[in-house]
Amino acid sequence: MTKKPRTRNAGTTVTLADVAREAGVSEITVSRVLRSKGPIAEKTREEVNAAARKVGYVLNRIAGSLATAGSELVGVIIPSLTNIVFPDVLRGLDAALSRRGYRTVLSVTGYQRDLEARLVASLLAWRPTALVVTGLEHDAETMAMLHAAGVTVVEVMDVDGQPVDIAVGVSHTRAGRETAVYLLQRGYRRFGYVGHDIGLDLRARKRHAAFLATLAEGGAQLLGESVAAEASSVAAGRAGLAELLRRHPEVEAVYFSNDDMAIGGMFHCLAEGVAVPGRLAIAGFNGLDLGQQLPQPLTTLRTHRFRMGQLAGEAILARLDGATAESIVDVGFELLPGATA
Amino acid sequence: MTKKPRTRNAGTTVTLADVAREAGVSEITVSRVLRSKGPIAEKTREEVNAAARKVGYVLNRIAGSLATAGSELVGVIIPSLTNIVFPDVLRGLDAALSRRGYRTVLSVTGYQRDLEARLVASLLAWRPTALVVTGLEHDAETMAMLHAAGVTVVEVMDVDGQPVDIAVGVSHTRAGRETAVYLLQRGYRRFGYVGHDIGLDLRARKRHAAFLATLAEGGAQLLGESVAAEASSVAAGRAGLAELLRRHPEVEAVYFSNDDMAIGGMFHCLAEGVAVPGRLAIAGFNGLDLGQQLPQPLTTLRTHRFRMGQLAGEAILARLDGATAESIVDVGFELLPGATA
DNA sequence: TTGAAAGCGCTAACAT
DNA sequence: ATGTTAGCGCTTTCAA
Repeated sequence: MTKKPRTRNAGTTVTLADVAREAGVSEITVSRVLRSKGPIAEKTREEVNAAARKVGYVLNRIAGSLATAGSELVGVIIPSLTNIVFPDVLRGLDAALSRRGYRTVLSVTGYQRDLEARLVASLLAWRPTALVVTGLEHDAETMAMLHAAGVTVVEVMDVDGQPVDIAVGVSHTRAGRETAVYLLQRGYRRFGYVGHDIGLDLRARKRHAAFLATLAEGGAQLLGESVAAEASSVAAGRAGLAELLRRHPEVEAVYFSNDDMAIGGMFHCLAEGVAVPGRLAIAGFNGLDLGQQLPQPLTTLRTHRFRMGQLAGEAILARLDGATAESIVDVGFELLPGATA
Repeated sequence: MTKKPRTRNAGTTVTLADVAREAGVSEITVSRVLRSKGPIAEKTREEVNAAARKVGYVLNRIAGSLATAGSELVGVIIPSLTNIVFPDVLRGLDAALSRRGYRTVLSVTGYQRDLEARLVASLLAWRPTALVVTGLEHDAETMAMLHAAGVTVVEVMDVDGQPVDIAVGVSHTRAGRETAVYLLQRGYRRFGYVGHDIGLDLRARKRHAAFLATLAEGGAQLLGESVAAEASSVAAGRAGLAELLRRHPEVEAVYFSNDDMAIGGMFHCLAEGVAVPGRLAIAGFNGLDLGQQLPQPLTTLRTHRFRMGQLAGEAILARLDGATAESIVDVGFELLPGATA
């Protein structure tokens, strides 16, 4: 028995060297074949592929990433998975990135802003190709890391502000304004607002602010608001509208912080026999399919979440290919007139 | 000017060596401090932490993972992000794993079963601590990889079958059966079924099969089915019920493949003035909050998706700690009587 | 409690 | 078209 060299690989892991030995070529040749990189003779390629299959080789992207100083991972930080809009964005992102073999590494903040810096640091430790974060507002520490990261940074959902690198989203200020303009045009004057925790959801806050400003310009009144100290949900919207109408029965149109909330409001009206839009007009934000399937389709603005994710992914890939990406991509929205306002 | 050694680090990356130099200790000491591993003098710890902050050190988990032959990543493969149940599971998983610094790497199949093997291979390349896949049915190639992977494998959503390693989910067979038993007890005898693509969603298929078998045992009839060749959605449920009632107006109770579909059915009834449950009874599956917020809460089974993800994450962590995990974790469900059946 | 040396498995750079 | 060499930045092992 020969004395074994002091080695940590117990011999259980199949490596490039094993494939190389089997195929009778060098490691680097195997590496080239497996990555389709550089000129390879067709015969060699086949032999190497056969050898890899034979010995049961599994790529080791950890080792590869260390050698190339960068991983085919994209870090993603979103505030929530409960609200379907974020899975929608994630879907678009994964669709774009997975085609080139890039994978998303996920983190959820639960809207805790003080968590973001820790998550950014934690994701940067994986030497990702890019980081996708939500919104344009971040604390100073996070900002510093994003600027120093040396990777593509995409801020999704919002374009109202100055991006660190690239922003892909919609203008929530415009959204709030256009909803108000539409409702004013329809003749409503006595408004209410039903919202969710606006200290957490900064984009909802922007819509709210623009909505109110536009009402004021239009000479209309906001009679009252009902704002839940929690995340948006159908239940919160339903309870919120009930409360608002109790306090301000004279309200004739209600703007909800998003479609989930508005759908809750619709359920309240259906359950209590409040005629919509005859007695009360309702408007939301997002254009969820669900709202369009209600007995009366919801009046709302449709946002393109999948497209946002997809464009974010494409911007990341374009960077890799050396293209200079737009720094602000406004995906836009469309008014869905619906039948509730 | 001294001749530079041929080195690939252009000097831009801050490494452990930089921190070590700054702190006046060796690299391994820095490594120990940063990982809180091994005995370290309090003074040393503070000096190292200060040095790390000063030079702006960012952990490199790629290098660390190569050295330790395993990453703090967990690969996750789900069929969809459109159906909220999968984000729910993901949320539970992330909640459990992120507390220990583990991150999830995501892949979505879009219910394309032939994609699964490629995604498993692609995720294994990141040398994850564990792999989380959906369901118990996989093609032969995927099965072979999962068995050979040498990592913890958790199959989520379903427990009706033999897991590769660990299964965390519910029995869809029991779910289908118990729904049928409940509806039979309520006195319904003329049934209909409205479903989505059952060739893709194998768990919906199990519920469907058990539901039909139980009806037969109970001497009831299935008068007709309407099955959309697409993923489940509110729109598909609404259209499906409309079609079913056209063909079989004598149906008195309809089982939907899930809550999304059932909610669509409810919307049809609301829009068309079909009395529920007087004229038609409706039952779903999942117990989404949305269904419980309808003017009449939906009759359904509540599943605990967040909990499933959380238990999957905890099983993975328990393995790391050397515990021997249960191989089948039945998370169970509860009947929500609601008011639609 | 700390350190020196060796290696994890791969790829960039430089041959041939 | 293929190979040799020298790292990538960290942690394990062994030693002090």
